[in-house]
Amino acid sequence: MNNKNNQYFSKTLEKGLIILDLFDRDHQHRGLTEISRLTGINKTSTYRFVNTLVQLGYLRKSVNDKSIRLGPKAFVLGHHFFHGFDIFQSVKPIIDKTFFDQKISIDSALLHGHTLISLYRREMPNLIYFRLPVIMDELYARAMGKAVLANLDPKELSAILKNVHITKLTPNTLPSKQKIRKDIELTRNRGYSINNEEYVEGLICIGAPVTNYREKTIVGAVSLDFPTSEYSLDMIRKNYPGVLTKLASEVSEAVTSADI
Amino acid sequence: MNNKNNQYFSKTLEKGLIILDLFDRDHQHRGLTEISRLTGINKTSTYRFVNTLVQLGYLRKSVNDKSIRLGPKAFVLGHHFFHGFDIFQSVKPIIDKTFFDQKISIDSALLHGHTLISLYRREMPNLIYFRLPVIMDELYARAMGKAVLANLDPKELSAILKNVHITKLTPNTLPSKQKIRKDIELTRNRGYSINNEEYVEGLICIGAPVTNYREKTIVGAVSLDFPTSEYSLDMIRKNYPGVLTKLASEVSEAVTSADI
DNA sequence: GAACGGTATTACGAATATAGTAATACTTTT
DNA sequence: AAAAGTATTACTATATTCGTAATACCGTTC
Repeated sequence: MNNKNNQYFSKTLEKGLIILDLFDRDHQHRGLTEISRLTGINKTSTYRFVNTLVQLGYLRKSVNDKSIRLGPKAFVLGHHFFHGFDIFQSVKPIIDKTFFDQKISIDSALLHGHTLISLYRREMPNLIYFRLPVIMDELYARAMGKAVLANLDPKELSAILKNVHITKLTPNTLPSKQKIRKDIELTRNRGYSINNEEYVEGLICIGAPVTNYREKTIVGAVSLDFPTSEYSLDMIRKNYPGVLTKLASEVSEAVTSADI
Repeated sequence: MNNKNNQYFSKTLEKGLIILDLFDRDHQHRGLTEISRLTGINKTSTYRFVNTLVQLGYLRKSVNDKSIRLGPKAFVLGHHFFHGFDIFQSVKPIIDKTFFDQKISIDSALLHGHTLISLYRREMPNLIYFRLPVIMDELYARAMGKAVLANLDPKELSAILKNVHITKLTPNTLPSKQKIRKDIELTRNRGYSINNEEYVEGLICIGAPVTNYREKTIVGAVSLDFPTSEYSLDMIRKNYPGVLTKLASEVSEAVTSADI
């Protein structure tokens, strides 16, 4: 918080970005008052920022109802951010290769603060469909999340667990912090994490952390995802941990040299 | 310009976005001085903005050489902008359908100021590969560009042509403004535009404008793209104008109701 | 068609964030 | 070890933003 109060932090820019951040697939248009309310920015300032963003083409305003949507410039920026993200560029080919070699679904994510950010994903056609969120809070319910948690240092782990609010996503979702801690213990000993239909029914995943070798910090995770219709947990445990750890170490190499 | 000087325009936000806009596939990292020079923002302010963007996670700074790259938050924003852009969402299924029905490569773009912004594209495997730019200035050398130019009102057309700097991309690229005007005339009479290997060798495209029916303005274009190895101009002219104009009118419907 | 409730937009003085110069710290090169 | 480059910090005048409040606009209801 201290950081944000100093002279070398631009509150104005922060507010503008908070406004842009309100728009996504589930919120394709919003009103001015709504934006003001959601961001806590007063109406005049909201008006100024929205006006600015509209003039620059990042947002556009309906002539009829004045509702606000993303503009073409935002679309361009989206493209650029996607293709200009070096970590994505260096991790993608590794995952593609493993995908073609092994013919299994693969997911990857970056740790940012206390959330996982979806990085790149390849899916086999057999995988049940579920719309993956870009930002993931429920670390405790996913293979990648548990892989990260199990390898964080105890202080950080406690900090995350303290703020956790458990949502029972499936019958198998770990129901308490105690169970989560126990599972994390198991994960640590096992060397990789297991998500046995805890996030979506019909889906078993195993996950491993991605490490910045130079800084010795956990920066993300990868997972292999299997439909229960074709794979059993036993099969997976017998055949895939090797693939997973190899993938994790290759990705770790890549992000280490990307200077994450 | 007047607009940008009033009280309801935030110069600070504009500058922050100009900085973010410097990062793309071809510019994955930049230095502070470089950013300051490119944007014309003085070094202290550049420092403040970059610092802000780093703290918010939109940029990240290498510990070693202090070089600046996109951060995870930018990647998320990219995702959101891409999937939250309603025009993309409404145009995509139309193009997908035509693609499956006709088995030909299709491209679409939005007009923003004097440039075309790549919206959505489907390619047949037979198409020669060329990396498409997200932003396109060379309207005169592409089917979509000429389709737009031919349907703009004369004043706007002249404004665009005045600033045009012709680059001879292939032997067939229209070499002068006079030839461009003549071709635009032909395009208008014909009802659709033809790009006969003027942009890339081996590629013939036909294009038609996308119109906002309510506002009666040109808002973009669509094109059908054919490799010369399998299609001749004659074949294309005989068989595909109908497909093209149908597609264009469907897309126009969609963007009209999207209230572009 | 007047009044109402909601939203967006404008006006303006007070509050404060930013600009810009210049000095310092830190790196890399020679 | 000096030089040339880059990044970071200090400091105050100035321009920008804040925030209240007034006004305009739009659609709905009575």
